Amino acid sequence: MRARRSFFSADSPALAQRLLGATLVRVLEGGARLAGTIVETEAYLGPDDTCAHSHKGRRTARTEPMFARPGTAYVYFTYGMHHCFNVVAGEVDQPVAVLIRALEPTEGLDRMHAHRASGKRPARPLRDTDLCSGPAKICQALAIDRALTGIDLTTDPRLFVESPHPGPIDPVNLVNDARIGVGDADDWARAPLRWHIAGNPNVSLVRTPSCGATKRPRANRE
DNA sequence: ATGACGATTTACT
DNA sequence: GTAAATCGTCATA
Repeated sequence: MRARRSFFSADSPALAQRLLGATLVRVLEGGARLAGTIVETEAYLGPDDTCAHSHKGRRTARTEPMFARPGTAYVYFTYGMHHCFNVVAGEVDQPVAVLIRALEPTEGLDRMHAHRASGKRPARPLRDTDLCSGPAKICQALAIDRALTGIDLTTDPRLFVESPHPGPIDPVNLVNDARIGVGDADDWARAPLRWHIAGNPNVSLVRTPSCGATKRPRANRE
């Protein structure tokens, strides 16, 4: 069932956990449906959060969607070549969001392979678990770019969320650790605001308990 | 107008 | 492990 406003109306850590096990659906022009189960998320907390685009309340053309209603899409372009997709949480004028970091692909895998391979030299075929194992990979596989930033995920036919089915993931099956790619400069950067489904092979990175180093998931290598 | 820098991915030593 | 790719965004002037 398509998630409605109330599903998104929560603080970002709560929504980050609630989104795990839900399905992200992208409908292309022409009607092709691409989808995957959300298996990894990160919460960004607004003006106080030094790692958030909305740090210090920064409100610009790029971050404007973060200030909109919960259930709004926030898509940004970075490193000159990648897009990342967020789901806006909280309430209007509260710039908090959840970064979708990894999916387990479930529908339209052929199309995802084509999107991920386009514009590259003939490399060996990607494994399904590498299709959406990172925030920019998701956007490439599902053809999500800035044209979709600011849209309402509760009504837009092109992109939406289906509630976790059969139900929310049991918290005991979630791993909670520090966000990726934000450095470790302060307590915000080290805060445990990332969640993923334990043992899922589609997750972007895993941290080894002993040294805290990040590595590709075991099932992703070889 | 200019310059520094990414909520990343990939390939290569 | 390290480095390159590549350009929109934002702060500074």
